[in-house]
Amino acid sequence: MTQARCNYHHGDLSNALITAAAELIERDGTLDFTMAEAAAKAGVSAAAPYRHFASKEELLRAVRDLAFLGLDHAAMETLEAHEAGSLEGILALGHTYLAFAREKRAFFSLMWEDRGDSAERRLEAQSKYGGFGVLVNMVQTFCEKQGSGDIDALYFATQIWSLAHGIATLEANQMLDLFDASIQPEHLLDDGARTMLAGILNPAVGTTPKRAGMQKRA
Amino acid sequence: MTQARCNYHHGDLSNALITAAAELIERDGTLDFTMAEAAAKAGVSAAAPYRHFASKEELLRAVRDLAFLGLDHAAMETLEAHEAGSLEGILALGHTYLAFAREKRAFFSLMWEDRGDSAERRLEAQSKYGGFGVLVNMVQTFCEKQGSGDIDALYFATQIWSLAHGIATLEANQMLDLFDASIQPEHLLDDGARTMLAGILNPAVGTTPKRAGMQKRA
DNA sequence: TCGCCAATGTAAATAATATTTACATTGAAT
DNA sequence: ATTCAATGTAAATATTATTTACATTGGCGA
Repeated sequence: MTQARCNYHHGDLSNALITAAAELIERDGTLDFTMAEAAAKAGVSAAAPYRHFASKEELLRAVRDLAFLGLDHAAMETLEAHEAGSLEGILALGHTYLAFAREKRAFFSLMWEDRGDSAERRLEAQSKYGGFGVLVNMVQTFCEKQGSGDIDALYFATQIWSLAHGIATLEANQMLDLFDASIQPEHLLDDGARTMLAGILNPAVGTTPKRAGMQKRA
Repeated sequence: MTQARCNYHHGDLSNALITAAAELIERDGTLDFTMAEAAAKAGVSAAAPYRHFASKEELLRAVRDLAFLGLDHAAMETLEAHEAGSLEGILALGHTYLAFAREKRAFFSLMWEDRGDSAERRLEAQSKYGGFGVLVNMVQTFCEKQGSGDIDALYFATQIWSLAHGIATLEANQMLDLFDASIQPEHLLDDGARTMLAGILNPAVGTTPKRAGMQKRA
């Protein structure tokens, strides 16, 4: 059932192909492996993949889902390694994000490239993305601990995620050190996240006009 | 000289191809035009492009440069439309960035996709990217006006750019409204930028340990 | 148990493109 | 006027994705 001893019928080709593709991407650092390569790596003919994926695009979408799982996993690990709702934990989660982007470059960009998938496909993938939920919880707990439990953690987590994402992307494009080679991505993120969190707990006066939407919604 | 009346020699094929490619990208919203299409649009044979670009990748790199110019241009316009060093101007620049990402989706992603170009090529492209410089100046002037002229504007501009970039990217991937459809990209950015700027002028106490690198370098 | 079938594989086309090759044209400098 | 380097063209090539027509097989109902 698991591993057929005779060949012809592979038994789990779909997953084998996803894995093969992921390995080729990892090896080459690009997405331009060929279907034939992936098939060969899984031990089948070049046409076989099409019994499981309508196109290379679809295989790539499956690999992307795997990448999201990987990021989720890293987030969970980070979560468990730190005290709930600690500033330290939030920053560590950011570092995990930057490290993932750096170490799994090709996968990270695959995750955010436009693969023209259907709205349903996207929704499904998104609903599985738990990494962001981890951040939301951390921010929520952080605020509660600081006595500001009525803050809209989802909103601020989104802001912090955006910052982390931007830093990761710009770093990948060597744009962060455009005019200053000494800028450190993690420092930039730590610093920004701290400022944001401080801003939440202690809304700035003077410089800040309207601040609608900062409080938790009903 | 500009427009040869006889054909055969086009006169300015290189640019014509870049324009043709840009138009095809604009029209289809994707990068998968064919070299033959672009060539036809420029009125030449399918092989002609290779006298000017070694590969489709290289043509795409040229289009990317054009996209950067477009963003620069938008930034300049925004700069001129607002008072120097005003908070309003900084926020408007952010809106320009988000609008560009939204309206020139395909170009925006082309700008940040890995096209595997050489370090020199990238340096050259980067050095031309003036949009970021506009932001740096705005932040610098803003700080001076607020009496904090010794702040490292480059550092904080990078932080704000990162935030804007992350928001733009996540929005393009429909990730911003993952759990809350009411989140508005521009609001998120305005809010974050305000918090950051407030944080600069009035460094938070209590929540913020080490803050190395926040002051202007010597 | 036997025979059928849907699922899954295979080898051999197809098709779409990028890219190369061998040859043509042309404007400009000598 | 001649020649050459640059620039074009048409006709290969090469590489892949994808399809087609046929093969194998495991499981399921009779």
